[in-house]
Amino acid sequence: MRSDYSKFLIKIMYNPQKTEKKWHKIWKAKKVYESKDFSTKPKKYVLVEFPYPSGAGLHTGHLRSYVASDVVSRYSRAKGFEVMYPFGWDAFGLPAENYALKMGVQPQVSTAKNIRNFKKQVNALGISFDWSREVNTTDPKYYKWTQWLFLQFYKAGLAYEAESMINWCPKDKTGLANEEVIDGKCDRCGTPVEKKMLRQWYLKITEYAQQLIDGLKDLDWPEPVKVQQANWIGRSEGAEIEFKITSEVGEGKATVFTTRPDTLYGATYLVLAPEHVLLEKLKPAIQNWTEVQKYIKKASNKTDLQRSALEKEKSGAELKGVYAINPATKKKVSVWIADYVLNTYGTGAIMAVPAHDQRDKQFAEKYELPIKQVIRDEIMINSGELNDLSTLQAKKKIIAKYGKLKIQYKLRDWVFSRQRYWGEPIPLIHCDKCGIVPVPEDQLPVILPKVKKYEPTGTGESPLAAIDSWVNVKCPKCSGAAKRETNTMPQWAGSSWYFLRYTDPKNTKRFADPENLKYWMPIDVYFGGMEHTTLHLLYSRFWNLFLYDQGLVPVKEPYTSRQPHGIILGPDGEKMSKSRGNVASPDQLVKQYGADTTRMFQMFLGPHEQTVSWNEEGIVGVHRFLQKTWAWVSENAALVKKGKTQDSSKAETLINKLIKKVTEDIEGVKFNTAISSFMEFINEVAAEKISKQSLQKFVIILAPFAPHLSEELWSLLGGKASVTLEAWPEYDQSKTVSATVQFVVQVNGKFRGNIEAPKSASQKDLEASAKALEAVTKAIGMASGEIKKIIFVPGRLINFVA
RNA sequence: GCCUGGGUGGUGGAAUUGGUAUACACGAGGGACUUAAAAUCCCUUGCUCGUAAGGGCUUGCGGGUUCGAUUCCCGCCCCAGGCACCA
Repeated sequence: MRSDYSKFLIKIMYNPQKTEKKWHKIWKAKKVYESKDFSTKPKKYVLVEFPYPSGAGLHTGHLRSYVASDVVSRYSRAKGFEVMYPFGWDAFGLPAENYALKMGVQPQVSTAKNIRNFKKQVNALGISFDWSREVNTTDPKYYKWTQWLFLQFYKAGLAYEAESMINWCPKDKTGLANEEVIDGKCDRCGTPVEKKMLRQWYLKITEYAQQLIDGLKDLDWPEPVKVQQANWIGRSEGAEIEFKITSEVGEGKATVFTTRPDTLYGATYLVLAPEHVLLEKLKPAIQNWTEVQKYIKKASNKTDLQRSALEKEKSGAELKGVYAINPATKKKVSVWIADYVLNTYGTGAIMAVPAHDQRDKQFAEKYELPIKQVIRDEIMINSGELNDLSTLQAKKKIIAKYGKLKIQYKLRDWVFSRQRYWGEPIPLIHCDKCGIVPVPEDQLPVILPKVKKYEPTGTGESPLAAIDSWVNVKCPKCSGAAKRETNTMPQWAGSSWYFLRYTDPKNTKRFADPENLKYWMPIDVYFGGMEHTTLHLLYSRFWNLFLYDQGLVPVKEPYTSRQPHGIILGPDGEKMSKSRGNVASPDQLVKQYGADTTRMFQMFLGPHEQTVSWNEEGIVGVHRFLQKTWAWVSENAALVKKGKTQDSSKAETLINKLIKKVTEDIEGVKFNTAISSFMEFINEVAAEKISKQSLQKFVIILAPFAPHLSEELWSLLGGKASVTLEAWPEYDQSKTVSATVQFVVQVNGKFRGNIEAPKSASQKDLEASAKALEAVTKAIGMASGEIKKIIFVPGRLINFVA
């Protein structure tokens, strides 16, 4: 029998808008979400990526990880942890500056406004952030320490200046890191990236390539994320082999990198990258220099995108008059330049083995170069002393005799300067006499000057270079005339260490007190997007590793576990973007249905880590559930008040089952099924008698998902203060299953009926009654007619094989 | 091309170590209440043959193992994300 909610609902419809505001005030006044340093409780550091406060405000992508991390935070508090769940603003960078330019205001102004709006939206959702630890990367009190940390890199020799070809976005008019180039295009605006020779600051992330790979091993991260990051770092083991270069004019040498030293006997020509430094030296020996020069020029004009265009035909030019000696065969081979060899990887030179490499083969076929097979069925042939060896043995032998072992990484050093206004000034001073001089610590922060005009110049110079009064300073060392570094840091700077600042956000003496760091680090669970795997997640691990080596942080790895959320697609199944016009904002939903419904619907969409399409049609289902919940609890709260009530045995099973399921699902980040279980519970418990204790338990476990409604229900049940402060209920395992179960009866593995019996029933107990089922006798008759075998699974099924 | 995920009703998605496939929710259809609508409540809802009783089929496709396969094995196809002339 079902209880009829309809009359009841009309009387006391739950009004989320009113209730939610009320609780926001109470939470704030009672500081229920503020975390204490050095609490005696075990700590839990729950982190969600802090946002760039965009003008468009909160979107559903944010919602996904904010709500998920909020559930985990609330759950963890109830589980007895001292939970730190902080928030802040990653407000420097290109998007913020471009937005300000578009609005025709100062970035300081638009950023402050956007933050206010964002904060309002986040609070409207009832996310339990600890605002006492709020950080803002554009606050001088914060970026003082970003600059200080940069100087530690500089002093350790890990920040260096170099003039080289870098990725340049012609639209944003700034250099970009390798990680910011996606498909040959600017990560921010999608403009094809060009190459430009520029003086730039670099951070030596390559120094940590191996440690960054090694550190992944013990992390509790999803395997695909680890794999993706490891692939980006791109370790490969191989050998460097030296080739002698000869010509009529003179001799030289070229070193190649190969992962297949075993194929050395098959190396029938050599290829250099068009930018290879050796070319200048070889110039006098090259008989067709004009032709070669033409090719070099052509190659340099190509963008990365053009150069690596899919199935592009190979091209190159022979260096006539120049030869290399294959160290194994001692034979003269021709030397070429070709843009399929990259100057930035390995030594910028390869030995070409066309018989065993697809690219070399294409090239050899085009230019009619010799192709020599040296391996058949994994065994060496045509290879002199290597013949009949396995490829592995051959590799070892070649390395020992002709080369040396070499580990190569795809990772490049991090281009760390930007030619834009809205970023942390790099705290260095250029002095003609003393060279580069760090700004003394007591003069930090180097404040970003307020200026009217901050458009990018496009010349490769930062807009700051035009501010004479700011640029010209005295050298801290010799007091002579000197100039400030005018480039700013990339937007990834502030986010590379913000998680450390949260542990001690107001410290003016240090970036964070060692004791605070020791208490809170590492982060126990980190929520965020998949798109940061090879950006923020890599950069911040690098910073933390470096700081660990400097003795400044207590742990090597900052993020113990990582929970990436799936991408949210628009209702059209396309990736959400402003240009497609399919971006959803939660504001309207909060207004119409309330925060609790919006939060729960978001989680109900599908598994947290999976890509989901944002389709608002289903939201009414969650809304109905919460209304039913309201009606059910308040109806029973009234009964409870009148006198003592007991759980019916079914209700007792249901509540224990629910606590178990919800606990396990939160631990497993499976919110969608947790919510399904709540719905099932409400559907099934409606007609049952329920005790006050069970009602309270129910409200406590609902609170992480629907905190506002739960608070209201909690007071209705006579609870004091906040449901947030209540301990997570335990469940009784023995009461999570009912006494009898439905046994499945099968014939030849096919379902034929059910028998209800005690869970502990034996085969003997069931056999006769199962056999007696009409469907069973019939099915046995249709088969062989006799029972050959009986399979019995305790508590589950009985299967007759006929 | 390489590396990851993933393919289950009209839709989003469930399913313990191999044990009733399609939980939960949306949508749709029918009904109740209402002057009416909204809201709410009840029933039906994988496909298919059949008036019905009842039967057959079904987790991308094709095989295999098993009493029994969405789950394990082999071979394909398709979709999404990442990388991409990385030697």
